Amino acid sequence: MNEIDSIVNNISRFVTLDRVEIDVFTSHLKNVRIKKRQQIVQPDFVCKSRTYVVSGALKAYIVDPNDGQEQVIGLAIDDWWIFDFTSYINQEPATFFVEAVDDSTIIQLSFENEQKLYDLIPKFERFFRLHAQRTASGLQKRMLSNLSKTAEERFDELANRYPKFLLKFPQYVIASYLGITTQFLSKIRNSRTKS
Amino acid sequence: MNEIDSIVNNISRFVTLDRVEIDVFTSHLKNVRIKKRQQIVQPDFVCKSRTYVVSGALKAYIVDPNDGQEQVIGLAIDDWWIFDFTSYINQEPATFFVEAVDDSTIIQLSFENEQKLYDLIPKFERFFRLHAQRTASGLQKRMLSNLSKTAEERFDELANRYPKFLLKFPQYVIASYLGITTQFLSKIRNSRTKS
DNA sequence: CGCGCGATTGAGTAATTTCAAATCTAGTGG
DNA sequence: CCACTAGATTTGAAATTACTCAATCGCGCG
Repeated sequence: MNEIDSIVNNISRFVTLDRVEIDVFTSHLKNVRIKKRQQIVQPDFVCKSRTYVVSGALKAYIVDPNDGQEQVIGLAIDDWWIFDFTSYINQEPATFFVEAVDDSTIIQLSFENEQKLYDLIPKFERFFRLHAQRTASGLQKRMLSNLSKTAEERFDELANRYPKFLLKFPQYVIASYLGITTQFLSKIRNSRTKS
Repeated sequence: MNEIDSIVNNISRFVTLDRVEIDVFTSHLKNVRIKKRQQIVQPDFVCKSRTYVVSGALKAYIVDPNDGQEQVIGLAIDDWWIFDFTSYINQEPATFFVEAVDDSTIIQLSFENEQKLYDLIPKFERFFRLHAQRTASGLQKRMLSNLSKTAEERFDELANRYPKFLLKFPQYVIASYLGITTQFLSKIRNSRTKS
């Protein structure tokens, strides 16, 4: 499966596109290859595109201005979207970094092209509504998990729900995503390999 | 300002509606008054409507099946929307309660009417896309706050950003929303009235 | 006026962090 | 292809943050 098929399949799970629409859509996209550690969004710069991950792995995080601590806020692997939501929708300076954790192939849709797409094929308005709704739903679940569960329960949840994350991201990234320290995650894991 | 003006203003901040469109829109809404402690969404029942709050105060929360603990996940006062996002968008059984904390006036848009509205006035697809995007953006910020800040910092943030919440909701609801116990919030607050 | 819910207080405890050091691992240059 | 090194993980002890439990207090509503 090539890059374009990948994103078209993603979209087609929510709206039906004919051949012409697919062509119009894909002509608005930019195919990009990025290398490990490359950053596609940085604080103080406007996040200009939505990014769809074809293959590879990316993380979104902030760096605390006080203590320099890195806080991971989002992860993305194959078939996920990732960008600084707030920066993108308001076209205002970002607060996140979005960075490749591995060499990755991504597809980007710029803010301008997104607007053009709405005029040409209003159906995309629906797709991105559904996409945003699913994002909000997922964030609400994650929020709930963080508020009401222990670190160990959250880790189990992640391991069951997104086992690929554990393969693609180093432990310290997973730990930060869960809101705990890498040392503590290590202790959680090792307190169980014994039993 | 009457109930309808209130919600029309809310929508008009994002899309422009003419008189006819406003009439079509409002004919799809249901105006409801609910009393304190009344529940409009319950676990195991499908969340059938989006709820817009004209006046009053509502909270969304889950009850942990193990320990019976109540975890507040969302709050809404004047001009906010509140519903079980996951249940509503998938039209599947809810996991939340949504309950009035005070006598409230709300406006509800049912899932069926929402779909009809999209056919009649496609512009609403845009409105709800923007709405979902803003919800996702807000949740991402809250997520970040919960992951990287102390209870005290989160409380200050809430007090600055949404001072009305402190007036409308009892302390124990605010505490749960912040992810802390009511006792601990009390200690935070009182450790400062002294200085 | 009293009952019940919500807020406060304190003591003891559990979860998680911080700091520091040791160990392991994977990538790079020679 | 090996040795080196920077990055990543593990381990332990001490410190912090926030929780639980239990008792008390305050106050608004019936």
